[in-house]
This record gives sequence, structure tokens and C-alpha cells, in this order.
Amino acid sequence: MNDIKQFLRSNALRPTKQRIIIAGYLFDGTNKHVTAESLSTELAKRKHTISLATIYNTLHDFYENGLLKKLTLSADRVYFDTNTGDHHHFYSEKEQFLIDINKKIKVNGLPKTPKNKKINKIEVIVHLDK
Amino acid sequence: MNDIKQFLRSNALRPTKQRIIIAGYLFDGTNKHVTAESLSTELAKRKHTISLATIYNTLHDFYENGLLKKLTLSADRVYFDTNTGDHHHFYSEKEQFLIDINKKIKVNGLPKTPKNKKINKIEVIVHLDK
DNA sequence: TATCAGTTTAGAATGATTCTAAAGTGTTGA
DNA sequence: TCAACACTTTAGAATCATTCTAAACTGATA
Repeated sequence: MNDIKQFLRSNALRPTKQRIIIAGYLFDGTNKHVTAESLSTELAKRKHTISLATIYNTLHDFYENGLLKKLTLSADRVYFDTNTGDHHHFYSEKEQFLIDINKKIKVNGLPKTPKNKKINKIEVIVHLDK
Repeated sequence: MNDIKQFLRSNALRPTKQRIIIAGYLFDGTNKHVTAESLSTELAKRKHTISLATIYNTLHDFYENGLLKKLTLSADRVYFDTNTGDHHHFYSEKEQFLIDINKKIKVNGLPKTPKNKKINKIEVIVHLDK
């Protein structure tokens, strides 16, 4: 609890009730993939009612501060990942199936990066079916 | 024109006025990346007014028939790619910058595919910055 | 050419996300 | 401890891409 407060403060985030609850859930040591909606549902199960607007705000605040990764897997919702390390994903759109690939992956054969640009990150998504 | 009709027919798509116009634009020999909106704008420039609903329908019809690839690059719009071959992309969300990587890319070090699933496709997105 | 299934369309509906602006709350300095 | 203020939260409205509806239209077929 106090460590969560410290954690938030050390990331320039005022430790409000809501942020403490959300951070407590997200950063409990196990990696998670959440959407605003799934997070809201999860918190509701724990009898915490935080407005959706705040959930969106908080996810973005955490993201802006590098505490979450944003995943663009399907066009109809945004996923946030508590695993901020360099990693990739198995994903099934149909089944909402999503798991981390933590093994080091090498991408070979990339062409020259376009002029005046630089690579920000390389995202590998392995789409799965049944 | 008649070749476009044949082309549509051979893909089990009735060659309507609208589909002929859209196919004529999309499959003119140069690879294109479009969104419903950008396609609508492009057709409007050519004095073709086709309702947005039809544009959405047609893009999906073409996609369902394997004439287009669907790209999931950002959460706020869907891109369709006339290059249906196996390839990847450079992408800048900020600049709406999107180019094909046609060179063969190798992804090494993938872990075992999860039980009872199979790989549908592997998508590599190289995110660029300035 | 009549018929009918497949298409197009305007406009409404949907759903995720963002915005607004008013009320609430950490933080700071005295 | 507390006043004061900047930062947050929130309900509800607004936005925006996309899908849906159901009525009018049009290729294809006999």
C-alpha cells in the first residue's frame, strides 16, 4: 500500500485512491493484459467502482509513464500489457486469446530503414487459429 | 472494364457499377493501402460518389474473397492492402506512414505453438519515428 | 422481359473512446 | 493544522469508425 504510493510518486503520479487500487491490481507481480472494459469488470468483482473515464485516464497515465505497453492487436479495442519488456505475442482474434512470447525472437532480413526515420520498435504478432 | 467484370465474376462477386469502380481503382496494378475513408475521398476526387456503407461492404467482400489483406496497425481505423502476398510493413502511427516490406523476412526463435492451435500468419510491424 | 436474389443506400444504431466542466482531493507552505 | 490551489475524478454528452436496417434498385436467369 505504502509501497504502491511510493511507486506512483516515483513515477510523478499523485497517489489517488483510484490509482492505488488500479496499480495494486495491475502490478501485483503477475503479467496481465487488460482492456479498459476488462479492467473495469475485474475491479467491479473486487467491489471497487471506479468510473470508466478514470480507468481510461489511468491506463493512459500509466502508459505515458512507461508502466504499461500498448498493444494494437485488433481494431476494436486497445490492450495494455503490464509486461513492459521487449517481447512479442501469440494472438487469436476470434478467441480473444493472448499470450506473451518472452523468448528472444530475432527478425532477420529487414530492408534498410527509410530515410530520415528510425526504428522505434519491432512488433511480431503470431496470429493463431484452432 | 470487361476484364474487371470477369475478374469480379471469377471471384463470385456480381459486377455491379460500384464494385467495378472500386476494383478498377484498387487493382490498377500498383499496390495500395486504403481505409474506408481514404478510399471514399479518392473516389470522390474521380467524381464517383459511392456511399460509405457500400465502400465498407465492398472492402469486406473483397477481403472475404482474398482480394485484399486487412492490416491492424492502429486501433482507430482498419487498413486494407492490395498486396495480398506474404509481406510486412514499416509504419508510423504519428505520420500515417505505411510502406510494404517485400523482402523476405525470417522470424527466428519462436517458441512452440500453444497446444491445439496453429499459426495462421505472422505479422511483423516495424514502427518508425522521425 | 419478368422475376428474384443479391446490392446499394440513407439514416439510425452501436460501441469504444474522448471530452467537458463541475465537484472532490492530494500537497504544500506557513 | 489548515488554507489554497493544482491535479483528479466523474457523469454524461460528444465523437468517430463501423455496422445495421429495411426499403429501393439492379444484375442474372429463364
